Amino acid sequence: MSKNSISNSVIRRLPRYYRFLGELKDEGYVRISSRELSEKMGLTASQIRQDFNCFGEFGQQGYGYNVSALREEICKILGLDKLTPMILLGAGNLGKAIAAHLDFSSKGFELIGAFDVNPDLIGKEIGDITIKSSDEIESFCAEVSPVAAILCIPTSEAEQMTERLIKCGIKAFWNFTHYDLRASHKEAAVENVHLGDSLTTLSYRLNSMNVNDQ
Amino acid sequence: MSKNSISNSVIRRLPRYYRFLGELKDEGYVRISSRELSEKMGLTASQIRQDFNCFGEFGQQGYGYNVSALREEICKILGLDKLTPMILLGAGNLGKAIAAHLDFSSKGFELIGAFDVNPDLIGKEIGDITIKSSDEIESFCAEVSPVAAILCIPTSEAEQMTERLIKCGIKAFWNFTHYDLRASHKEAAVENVHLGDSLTTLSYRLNSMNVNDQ
DNA sequence: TTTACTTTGTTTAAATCTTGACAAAGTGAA
DNA sequence: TTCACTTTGTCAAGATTTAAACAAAGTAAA
Repeated sequence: MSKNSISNSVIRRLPRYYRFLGELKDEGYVRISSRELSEKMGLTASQIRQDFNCFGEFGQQGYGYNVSALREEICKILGLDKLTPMILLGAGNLGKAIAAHLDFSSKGFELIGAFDVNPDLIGKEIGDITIKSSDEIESFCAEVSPVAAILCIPTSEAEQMTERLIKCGIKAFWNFTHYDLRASHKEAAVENVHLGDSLTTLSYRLNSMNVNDQ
Repeated sequence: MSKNSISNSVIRRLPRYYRFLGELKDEGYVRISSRELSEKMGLTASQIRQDFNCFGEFGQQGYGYNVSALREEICKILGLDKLTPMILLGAGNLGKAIAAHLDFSSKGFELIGAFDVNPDLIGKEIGDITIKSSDEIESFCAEVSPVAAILCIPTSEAEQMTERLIKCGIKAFWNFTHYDLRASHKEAAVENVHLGDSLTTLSYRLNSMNVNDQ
């Protein structure tokens, strides 16, 4: 159990720690100090020790951290030691690509269904999943009880779909639409992606860089 | 010119302001106060006034902000009033989907080229762009001078490709690989997406929600 | 064992970000 | 014009996040 509530800043850094520890393990590292890890990751050693200490005392003075043990701990903290069943809503370009591109099982999820309203897509396959009609969402959920959902539908349909999925028992949303899921629906976990905003941010950075010449 | 250096927190909020102001304009709003906008966006009015004030005094006491004028200002601040030529590296599932799914021109970019090493993809089309061999990157850049790049290649090739593109004059990277572009290459603007980390974060949120029952 | 060194966990300080408060400026109706 | 009201821009307090500092604990070699 966590010492206190974990800040958002720490949570955002955890997946990166997990990735780096995996790489270190593969490279044969058995132990690592916060100082050495800080150099590899471009953080301060102090921050790393603070972050790890949110969850308990995993290190040992004069020694550092055991790479495998620490990685296993973070794995459990992130909930990656179990597979949460997940469905995809909207199997267009982006939905299909995300379903095909990502390794869900290493991120704690298992993709078990995909839905779309487009008759041209229904019946087609993504990996080993057959795209179903959105009409079947309720019956599918009643039968298989997925817990998480990816939203790759048009923004205009996002609010309605969210309500519908919450009624079906969905507890986590990975949201690629522009609909703002954060304020509403506190009963569910939400992660917004907003690719458009991300690209817009790049535009700002590029242009302000040119102006200030730094 | 900016009053001072703009904090990252503010920059991250700007695209969302821009989106909301666009919607308000479409709905016929001529003016809006920070209080009313704060209610719509789920922020504090104070934060909104602070944020807008980073760039100059756009409001008027007793009146509020002119929706169109403010939107235009943010448009300029974000650099959306010009189109930066951009190329796509890696035209696999994800690259293709991103190229097809996003409206680049409203985010300050224009996609003018796509490259891949896979012979099966070379020659195929994404929208009105023909996928070229990665061998042609240098000659293409010499001729057309793109300024921004989307990285949808395998992580293992990201470092090398980045070096190569910087030599070709690329000044902005939208990075979908896990390669860590932030520390290196300060001469270029970088925006990392890291979809895997985003999904991992969702796993944490879902699981800690269940544990704490809140 | 002793000694010199390493490194954590934690405390304290600094920096950053967010919120509350309010004077100054403007609106709009009488 | 006057007056009651609205709303900004800004200052200062509060909260959060990051970094520095260091005692306590352990390592490792003699």
